[in-house]
Amino acid sequence: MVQVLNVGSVRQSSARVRERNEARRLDILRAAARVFRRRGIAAAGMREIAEEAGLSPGNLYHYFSGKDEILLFCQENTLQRMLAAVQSAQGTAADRLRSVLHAHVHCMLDELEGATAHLDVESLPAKLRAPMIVKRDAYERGVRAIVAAGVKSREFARCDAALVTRAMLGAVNWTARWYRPDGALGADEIADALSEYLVKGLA
Amino acid sequence: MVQVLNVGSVRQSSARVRERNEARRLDILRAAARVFRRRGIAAAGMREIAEEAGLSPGNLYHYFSGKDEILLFCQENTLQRMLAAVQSAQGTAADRLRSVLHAHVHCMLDELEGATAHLDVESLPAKLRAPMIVKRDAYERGVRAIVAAGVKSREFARCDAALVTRAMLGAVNWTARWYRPDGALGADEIADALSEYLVKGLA
Amino acid sequence: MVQVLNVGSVRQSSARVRERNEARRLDILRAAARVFRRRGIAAAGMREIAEEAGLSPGNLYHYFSGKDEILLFCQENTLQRMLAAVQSAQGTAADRLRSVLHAHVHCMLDELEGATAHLDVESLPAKLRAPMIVKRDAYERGVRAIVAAGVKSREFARCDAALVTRAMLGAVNWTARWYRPDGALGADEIADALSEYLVKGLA
Amino acid sequence: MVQVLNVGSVRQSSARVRERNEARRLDILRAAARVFRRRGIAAAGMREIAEEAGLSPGNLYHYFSGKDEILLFCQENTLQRMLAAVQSAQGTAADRLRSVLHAHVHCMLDELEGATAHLDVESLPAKLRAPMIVKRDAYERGVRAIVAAGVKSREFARCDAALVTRAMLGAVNWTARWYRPDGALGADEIADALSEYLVKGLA
DNA sequence: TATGAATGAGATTTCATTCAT
DNA sequence: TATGAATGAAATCTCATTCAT
Repeated sequence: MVQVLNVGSVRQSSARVRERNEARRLDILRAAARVFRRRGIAAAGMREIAEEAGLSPGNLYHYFSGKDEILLFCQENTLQRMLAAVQSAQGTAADRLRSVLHAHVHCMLDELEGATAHLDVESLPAKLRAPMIVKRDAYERGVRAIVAAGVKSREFARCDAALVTRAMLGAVNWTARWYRPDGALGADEIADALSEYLVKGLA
Repeated sequence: MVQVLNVGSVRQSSARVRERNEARRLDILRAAARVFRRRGIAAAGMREIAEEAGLSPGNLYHYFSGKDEILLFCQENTLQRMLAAVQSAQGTAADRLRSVLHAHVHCMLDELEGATAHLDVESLPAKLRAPMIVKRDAYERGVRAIVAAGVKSREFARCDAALVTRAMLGAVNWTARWYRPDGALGADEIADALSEYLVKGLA
Repeated sequence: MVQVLNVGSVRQSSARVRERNEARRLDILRAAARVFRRRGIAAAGMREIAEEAGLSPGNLYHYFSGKDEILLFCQENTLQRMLAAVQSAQGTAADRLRSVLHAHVHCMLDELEGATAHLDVESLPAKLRAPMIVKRDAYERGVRAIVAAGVKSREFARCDAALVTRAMLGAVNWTARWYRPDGALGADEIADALSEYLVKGLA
Repeated sequence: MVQVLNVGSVRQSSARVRERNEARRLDILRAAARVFRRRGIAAAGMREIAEEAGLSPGNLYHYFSGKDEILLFCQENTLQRMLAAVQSAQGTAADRLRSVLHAHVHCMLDELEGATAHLDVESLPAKLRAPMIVKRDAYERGVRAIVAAGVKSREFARCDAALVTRAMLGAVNWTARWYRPDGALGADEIADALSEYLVKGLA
């Protein structure tokens, strides 16, 4: 009976707790992204991530089972958004492509601060890698499909869709390496100019 | 055998020794590049490099003063070749650009087997980093100059030369991530198709 | 419910509370014993004990001051019962010995599920260890006294009572290592057969 | 050619090296056994093992891939000897049994200094555990076969061979817990008295 | 030259325990 | 009572580098 009476408050409290917990996980995620960006994946230490997130190294393990899980979370998060961009793109092939590349650049540079970590599937342990590769390939296939559709409809010139897709992705991914938040160009301008240039090469 | 034959001449022997030494350094360099590619820079261990090069860990230190020097050697080597390609390019801006990008792709994929390590200036210790950044920037400026020249001469459409340059470099650098020596496309085909596409976007 | 009913009487309530507290302590004890058995003493974590007992890690510390106290409680509990068995044994030396060994096996295999933890005095911190060693030795002396009495009365053959006692204790303690609750033999059968065999060797 | 000429000396040197290496491994083994005995398996730290063996913690990993491998080596070593004792035992069932138990006690108390670690298969990680269980069971079956043979030939009284075997093994294994090198009884006396007593219970 | 041994610093991770709520 | 968060110490293990031979 006592237990029954308490269930309500326990549940409620744990709902709030879960909420805060999830928020903390996202904080850590962002902190990790910053460190990944500064140091590269392998050189990013848990110590440094913890410090960046403002908690003790040991306490990280309250939120993530380890470095791998943090990395996985980063990558899933990012790819999820990119996949969404592919699915929601509309208009001509050129329109869709520009929109996808635009979103991609924003993904790289905005919240996650341009950590290539988010695409570095090779850094995951074998067990977590496979499902991420599936997602990554799905994304790449999605972009490629737009290119191929444009070629088929004569909107684009004939080309090797797979290779061109990779060239475009390379160009947008590389932004993470040279973008500086305090630089001359903002993320949006970069996204505009890049998607313009990359799509133009298909004409 | 070698030692026996050379016993009489210290000078000759030491010349051969130096020669062999230099050859060994290049072997190690290539071995290191393979490991960098497999594991990423930070995760590449001296032990693994040594094994890949066929010598003992301790012995590595007879040829290089440490990991940093290996990395520096890799990067200098690569950038040197890329700079040479910029300087020796001839013809219209489009020609020169295609030729530079072509060479760049070969640099990435041929001997050094596409280790992005060779561009990862951030991984160098502060002391060695500065001069490399100078060289890297010199290369980037060289490519940008070609783009700018093409724009000025109306050969290319008006564009942000710096940004487009970075897009192109991103596209070619990224090849290292997806190229597979046993894949459908060889380095040369990739180089052709990529430089074609990337230059076309400037028209 | 309980709380509601008791609101009026602080004394009654606190009596119940104490009662419930003690019951909880025993629950935790049993949970700890299961974990000790699964993992061994040193490898048993407070987290796991807490989970097994159905409460949060922090909450364990309301019932016990720490791991050591849990361990101490386990051992005292067990030895207390074994000592009681020695004191209440009656009949010939053989009868008494069988009865003690029988009880010992039940102690090992019944409620505490055969955790050798309960005999592992070495795992206690120095401060708690001494008094436990005294008790443990008292128990051993008690068993040895029965053996010695049997020898003296010619009921048993001449032998090194101390060594034989240890052999017997070893045999019964070891049951904890191989006993499986779902195995062919129940605790009672094991207790019968073992005490039979071990006493026979004294004839 | 050079390499060919050197092969001989390289091989020779590495033979000596391997020899020394193996000797070191055995030293470490014994050191580990002492620590296991002092602290129990789980509480035995690599630090302490290293210190006991007289080398730095990191250097342990030159000889063993980790704690698990040390433990495995200990157990294999011990069981190998025990199995040998079973196979070389001769005479009546009673003779063979005494000889096996005698050897077992020596195994426990002599060189390995009575670390029960050597029988604690549960402490191995799952992957290494299975093959050890096979060996351990082979040993137990070997002892049981002797008991069963004695029963069949009427040399021993009818009994549950499996259970009696375990009782005997418990008695001898337990010696590791109470034996003190500076105690009144030496390993040999203990071995004599124990095997005598344990076999007598089968008459 | 070349090797295996050795080391010390530091990485990730675990865990008993404490604390604020 | 009860909880999740937090911590500091320690554990295992890795690794670049040095050293004796």
